[in-house]
Amino acid sequence: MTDRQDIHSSGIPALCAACEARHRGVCGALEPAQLVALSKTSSKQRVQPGAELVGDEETVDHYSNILSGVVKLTKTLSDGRQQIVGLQFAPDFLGRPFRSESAANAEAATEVSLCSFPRATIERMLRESPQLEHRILTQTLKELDEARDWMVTLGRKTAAEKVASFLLLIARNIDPARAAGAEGISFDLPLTRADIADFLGLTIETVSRQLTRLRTDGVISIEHNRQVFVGNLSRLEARSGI
Amino acid sequence: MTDRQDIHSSGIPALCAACEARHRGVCGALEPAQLVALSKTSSKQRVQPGAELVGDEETVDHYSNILSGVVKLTKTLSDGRQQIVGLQFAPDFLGRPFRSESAANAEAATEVSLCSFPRATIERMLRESPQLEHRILTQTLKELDEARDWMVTLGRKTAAEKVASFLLLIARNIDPARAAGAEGISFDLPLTRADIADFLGLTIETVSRQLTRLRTDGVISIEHNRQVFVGNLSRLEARSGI
DNA sequence: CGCGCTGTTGATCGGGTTCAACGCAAGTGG
DNA sequence: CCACTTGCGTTGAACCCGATCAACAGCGCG
Repeated sequence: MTDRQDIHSSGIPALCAACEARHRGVCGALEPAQLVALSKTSSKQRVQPGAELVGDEETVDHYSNILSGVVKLTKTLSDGRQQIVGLQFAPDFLGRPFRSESAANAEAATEVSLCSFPRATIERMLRESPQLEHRILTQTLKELDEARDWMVTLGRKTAAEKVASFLLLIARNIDPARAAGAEGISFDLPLTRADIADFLGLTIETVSRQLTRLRTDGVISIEHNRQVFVGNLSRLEARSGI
Repeated sequence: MTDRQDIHSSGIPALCAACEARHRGVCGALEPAQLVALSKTSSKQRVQPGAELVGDEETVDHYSNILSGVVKLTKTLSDGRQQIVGLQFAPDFLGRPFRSESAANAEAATEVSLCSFPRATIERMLRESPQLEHRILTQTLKELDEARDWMVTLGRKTAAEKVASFLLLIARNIDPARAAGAEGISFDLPLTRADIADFLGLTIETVSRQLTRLRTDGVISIEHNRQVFVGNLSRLEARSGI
């Protein structure tokens, strides 16, 4: 284990200097020399909502760090029924290591900025750097915990509880600091009603009705369809069926 | 990377000699010397169905390999609604690394035999052996894939499709070789109707009805409530809503 | 035997889906 | 500038799948 201090010394690629993924993301596990090597083949990009990042069952040729925005992972049944199986936020690592084929479709839910690397580079570094693999493991465990929490929501909660749980999830991911506090919080929904329905295993009509119900009950207020204000988070929690 | 051959040479603890976890499980990542060290503190045990292996939010003091049987991971809402969020089979590793508290309750669904180790030992070896961590990562990724597949089932499939999917899942885990083939397969359900319901996000009545429907439609036959015979797996697949 | 446990079957109910109409805001092109 | 379209969201009415409530059957066991 090298001194972590050197991360802050010179030798950091300009591209990475102000990058959040270097602190909280997987790049935090890399030493300056590795960062330099990686940044040589990396490229930042910005994509629009709806852009497909990784096609289902498509061979994956690159991995990415999410620098901003929200990415949805979806699975689709042959007859078109769709389910969102994961949401990823900055500074998550995007891609399924050790498998050339993706198990799910990754799509930008909002405008997303990415820093992507060729698959071969990451896989070489994974072999060389146990710290990197450790970071990946940590994130994977986190995703597994989240997936299992969500299975409870999908399997056992009512529509009203699902929608409340969803709002809490978003609030906590968009603004963790504020969501921990007790006062009000406002945020933009990163998903359309259709996406929320696909996430919750509901129809858009039900999502819409539950949102208006929360609104008329004074738990939330909504502007421009997307901007949500929650005056009292604990009232929302009480409806989420903890 | 050391020569894998030496795994089969002498120096293997007697306890591990015939152990499946040494081949397909995490112990396969360990060198003989590490195996010896680990086996000094490990203990095999056999528990009855219903035994609680890891309590929810309980501090975890040991990890285990599943040698035989089926373990269910459950989550429970405050009002008692329950959801099974994972099933583990031999030779899976049981326990949530890097977190002293478990996120879910682990319970023996069938009679289960385990080989367990003190938490401290595993965590030390994880620090020393990247190969071990790699195995854990591989299993975690597999569990994440399974969890996401199951989210589609929970969120988007009908009761009939859920039950068919469940039978396929069990068939494939109990007897992977046979389930890959085209002919018939028979197996024992490792779960009660109540467990199946908790796994599928249904009630026991609905599970029962769907099973009898599959039976009267000639897709499966059931004896002694638990033993299932599937004459034609593709007929079952057709009903699973792939 | 009676008892408890697990599973099945029936009757009824209700939450969420489905189908359909409508509102509203942002283009788009004459 | 205004008519038209298109996409997204809301609301209403009817229906249906799965939940709920209830009775009962099989089976091991004291």
